[in-house]
Amino acid sequence: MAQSRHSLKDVAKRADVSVATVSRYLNGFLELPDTTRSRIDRAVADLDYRPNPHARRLSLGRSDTLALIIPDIANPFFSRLAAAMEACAAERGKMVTLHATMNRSDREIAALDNASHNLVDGLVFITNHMPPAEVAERINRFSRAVVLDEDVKGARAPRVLCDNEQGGFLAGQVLYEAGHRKVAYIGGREDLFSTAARLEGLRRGMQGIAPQRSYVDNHAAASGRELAQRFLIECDGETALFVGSDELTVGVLEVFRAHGVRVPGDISLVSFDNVRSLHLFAPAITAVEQPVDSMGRRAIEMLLDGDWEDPTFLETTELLPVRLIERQSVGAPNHASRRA
Amino acid sequence: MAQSRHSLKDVAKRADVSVATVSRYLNGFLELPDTTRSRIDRAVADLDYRPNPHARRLSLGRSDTLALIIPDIANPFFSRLAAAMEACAAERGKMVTLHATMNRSDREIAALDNASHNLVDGLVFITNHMPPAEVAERINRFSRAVVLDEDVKGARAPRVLCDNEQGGFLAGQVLYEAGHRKVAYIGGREDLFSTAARLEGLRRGMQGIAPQRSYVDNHAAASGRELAQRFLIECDGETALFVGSDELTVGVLEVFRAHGVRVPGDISLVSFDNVRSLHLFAPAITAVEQPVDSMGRRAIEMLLDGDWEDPTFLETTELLPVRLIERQSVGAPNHASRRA
DNA sequence: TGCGTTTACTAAACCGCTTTATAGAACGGA
DNA sequence: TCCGTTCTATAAAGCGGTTTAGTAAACGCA
Repeated sequence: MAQSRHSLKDVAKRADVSVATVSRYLNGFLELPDTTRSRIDRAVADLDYRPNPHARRLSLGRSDTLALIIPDIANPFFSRLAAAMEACAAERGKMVTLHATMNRSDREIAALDNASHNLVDGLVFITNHMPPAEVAERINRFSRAVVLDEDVKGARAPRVLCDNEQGGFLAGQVLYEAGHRKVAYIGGREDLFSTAARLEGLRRGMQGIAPQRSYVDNHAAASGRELAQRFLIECDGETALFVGSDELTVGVLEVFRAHGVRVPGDISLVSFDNVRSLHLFAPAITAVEQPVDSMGRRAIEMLLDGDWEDPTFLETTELLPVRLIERQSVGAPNHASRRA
Repeated sequence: MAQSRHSLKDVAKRADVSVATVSRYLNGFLELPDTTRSRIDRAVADLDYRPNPHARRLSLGRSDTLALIIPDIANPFFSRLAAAMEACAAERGKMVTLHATMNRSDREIAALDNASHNLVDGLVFITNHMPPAEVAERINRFSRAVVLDEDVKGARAPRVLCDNEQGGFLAGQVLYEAGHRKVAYIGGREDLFSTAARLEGLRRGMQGIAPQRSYVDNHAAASGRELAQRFLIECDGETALFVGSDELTVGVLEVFRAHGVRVPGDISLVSFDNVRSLHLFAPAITAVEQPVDSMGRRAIEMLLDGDWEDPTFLETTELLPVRLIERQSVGAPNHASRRA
């Protein structure tokens, strides 16, 4: 950058003290008599001095930076998480770097290597698939890492998750009470912790009735479209659908609309996330709402304020509450439900 | 991080050469005979050596990092821009840091200072308000900065914008052709270049008829709600609304729905951006689509591949084409249109 | 006056890399 | 055989901070 930057040496010369004195004073490790102090203060002000962060980082071995590893920044759920994390980090004087992985293990590994390599002060890792052991192993190399939104097998890091079981339960309950007895689930892969929890909750909410299930590799509208097509073909009397994310719901609704499937007339639907403007959809979509902002904030707070000395801290799982937002996409079951 | 990191010195010792040799060889500034080269290669591999980026940056005076200064990461328009920029930057081996400003000048200044202070290799600056001269002055201190989405008065930096005039024109045209003669505009502040361009286009599309106008400080659903309330009170025969962003449209639709105003029955509406799932709204919303992904990519490409030696490059404005997505929110005017 | 203790401050090493200036060895030609 | 060129490297000075170990001067006190 074009601005003329002054170094510690310049300040020291101007204040007529040594660089060590200035450095220690500015960092609060040195008490100084008023005269000296004001000389330094003046010099700093006159020269508009700011320590060079690269030098500082080299010397201190840290970066004042947090790395956010995220499947897809364009996805509103993750972008809201990112926004919350950035805001929280900025309040504490930390910068954040962003790394999109599209849920691909190679990208996850590259991003993790990049982050550790850059000596970040902390890592927030989010994934939507079940990554291979190399990923967990790399996460474990960080002295401060938190896993957000989805547990990662083998990662020894505190977790911030939403209460997926409760989310599934609320969805199951509202469907069961509306009279549904056969429901289908579309969501993250079977091997994910969140999926297991949601399905378990759903079963509980449905008074023990287990759903038919299909799985996706990533939460994208395209996956929703694909599975909705399959659902319409393979549908065997299911009267309702529990969809694992708003993104998938978008895809599902597109296909339903194209095929004239009415919601909730033909099929009832409950979404998960409530980050899209579901209240303006036709029909307005009932959804389990994730506490996105607090999830993001908590992840950063744990990173910065957690007791990382305490080995049990790494075992922490923080489960944030979800709630059901009832709208118009759940109705009475239509047992004469059409096939495509 | 906990891993044992090896330094250049370790590699040099192991390969039995000097650090200078290793450094120059690894950076491609030194041809070496096979034997020496393979010794170094082995040492690098054995020690899993990777140069310490902090040291590298201190020495080189650069950061391999681009700063993205953005009003609001949670806003889908910006998050999609951010996603496109991150992807493009990652392809070229650059990291990105994220700074949300919420369109506040103080935050913009803080973020700019932070970025220049961190010696970023490049800056992408996005704002939605008319920032004070200090902001432009700070942008101009960067040797590489591009201004995205909205021009900034006084900034000497290449611009990547969508064709706002054409967007306004397309909106005006579709409304005029549907029979509308009195329309209102809700969007960014009057003093913004984009606003002027859109209004000019709108007027042209409406065959010279100028709209009634109201302005917002930021593109958020809350602003949309506020202005929609005002519109319903002050409405003086307007039969259609041109709304400057999907975020505002969300707020407008919420208020319309609450007041029983039908779209397009009572009021027709054209939105701008097309980044929300407007096709699933009730009704599906006609909108001018911004080429979000290419805008993001172009900004990064210009930053990294632009001819920054050439002073005229700083005057460049790249105008990316928009297109109209016709849906169901524009209908014939209802001249008996209700007041709230 | 002399000695121990603060007070006030500094020299110099270090973080890990880049890069300039330079040097020794080998080689080729006269 | 001697001299200029390559070729193959290297020593050392940065980059701009932090930090350890240490010193000179002033002070308190017997």
